[in-house]
Amino acid sequence: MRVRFAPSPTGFLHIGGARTALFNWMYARSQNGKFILRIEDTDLERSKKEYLDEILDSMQWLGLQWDELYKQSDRFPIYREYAQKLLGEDKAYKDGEAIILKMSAPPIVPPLSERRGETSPPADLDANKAADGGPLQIIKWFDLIRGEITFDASEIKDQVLMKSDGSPTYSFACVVDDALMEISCVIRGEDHISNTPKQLALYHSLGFKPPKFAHLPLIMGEEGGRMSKRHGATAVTEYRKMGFLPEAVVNYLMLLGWSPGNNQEIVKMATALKNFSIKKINKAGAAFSMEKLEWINSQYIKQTDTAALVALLRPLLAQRGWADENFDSAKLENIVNLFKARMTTLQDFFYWGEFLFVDPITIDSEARVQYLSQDRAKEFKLLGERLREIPEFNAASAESVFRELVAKLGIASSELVHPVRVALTGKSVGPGLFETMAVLGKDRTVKRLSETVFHG
RNA sequence: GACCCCAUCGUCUAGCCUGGUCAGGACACGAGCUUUUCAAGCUCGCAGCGCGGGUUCAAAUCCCGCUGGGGUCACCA
Repeated sequence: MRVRFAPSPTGFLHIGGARTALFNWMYARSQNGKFILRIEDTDLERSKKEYLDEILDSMQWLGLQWDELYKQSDRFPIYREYAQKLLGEDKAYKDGEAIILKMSAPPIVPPLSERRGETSPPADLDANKAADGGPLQIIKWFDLIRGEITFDASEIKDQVLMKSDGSPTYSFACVVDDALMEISCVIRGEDHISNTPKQLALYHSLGFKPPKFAHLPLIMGEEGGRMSKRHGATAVTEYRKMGFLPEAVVNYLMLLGWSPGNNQEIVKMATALKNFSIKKINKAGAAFSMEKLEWINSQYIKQTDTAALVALLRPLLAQRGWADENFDSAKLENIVNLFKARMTTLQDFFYWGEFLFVDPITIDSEARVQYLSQDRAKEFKLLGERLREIPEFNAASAESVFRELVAKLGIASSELVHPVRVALTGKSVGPGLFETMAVLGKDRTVKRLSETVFHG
């Protein structure tokens, strides 16, 4: 069993392409087959090395490792050879330098494959008569996802095989390669359905046995239309930059048009592979939902080891100049644990954690107005003094000192909790105050309390 | 426009093949619990078979039509 993903390096890998790649990859991995990556760079003008690099990089980031890699630009002599063969057999003709397939050449034999155990009876071309009694040639195939799809062969025009510049056209290179690479099932986007009858005609003319076909529904934008850059990110690399984990992106993508069937949303890849079946892929297009992706990502962050998150965060921390490679791992883990439950993406860490890396802190203006307007200098001073004397500074000891003071002053704890949080973190919301103090450390906590300025 | 494909809560989906379980789950949304805040977590709730015809004792499920959505109509891939 062999499948392929065939991107064209005329742009980066977008989220729809990633899903096509994912389904191919999952099918191969679940069937013990081979996953081939074929770069369709026949358009010399538009293909760019930087796009190729970005595609390969995105694939690797997503964990979609390929077993074989081909570039069509390395295979031009092969396409030329087959075009010559068709020319020699009078199945194609020349128009200037271009080589064109005669579509008057069929009979076309409809390829058939199976779905849910049932086999369509082989179509008898002679039996297909048009209303006027003339022959009606039908091209049809049994799509693994959609069932039988039928086209009228007479509507298909002669096709260019080799362009005037000597490069092959998409369909020609695609058919030659899928045949020579012994692809057993072509899994691709629905936008290729109307290419399929042309390609089937090509298989026939070349004397190749066609593969099975499975046409995936398309991913649509949040508002239902075509997915576009205007309405959110389309490139896989953008999701990486936004702080999504590849496992979460993959998990979300597989749920778009497919379901493991047991009411599970967070799916381990091993489970997904065990339950994977092309037949269970949906026929209808699915709207992309950033919100659900974010929820899945937050779930993955929660279940990822803190040490692993630290490893992912370190380079980003270094990039910002917040912490170099010498920054203590245990400390970093404590910090990550403080925010883990409230991170939707990796990037959220920098929003929540800023006060731990940047000095002096920036105090949110609204938080200042709301909590630092009333003068609490006296209480802050007392609190600072008492915290300073704690021999073993941690969340529990800080809390008991805090509670004692509040009781002694006869004020509600919330009257002091909120101003202190703003003083320490610059924000009016965040993790528990005493956990925050513990992670900040005694010295910085005391220092920030003493340096707080109140505006009345 | 022509051709092709598709249609279950706002969204992603289970159920459809092999008609008969209050149409199940998740995101989002709402309420409550928890609580020093905001999240997280837990509990509960809101919400759907596009419409019209058939077939049948019985239709989300099978058939037809309509409507709606999507895709393709290149010497781009």
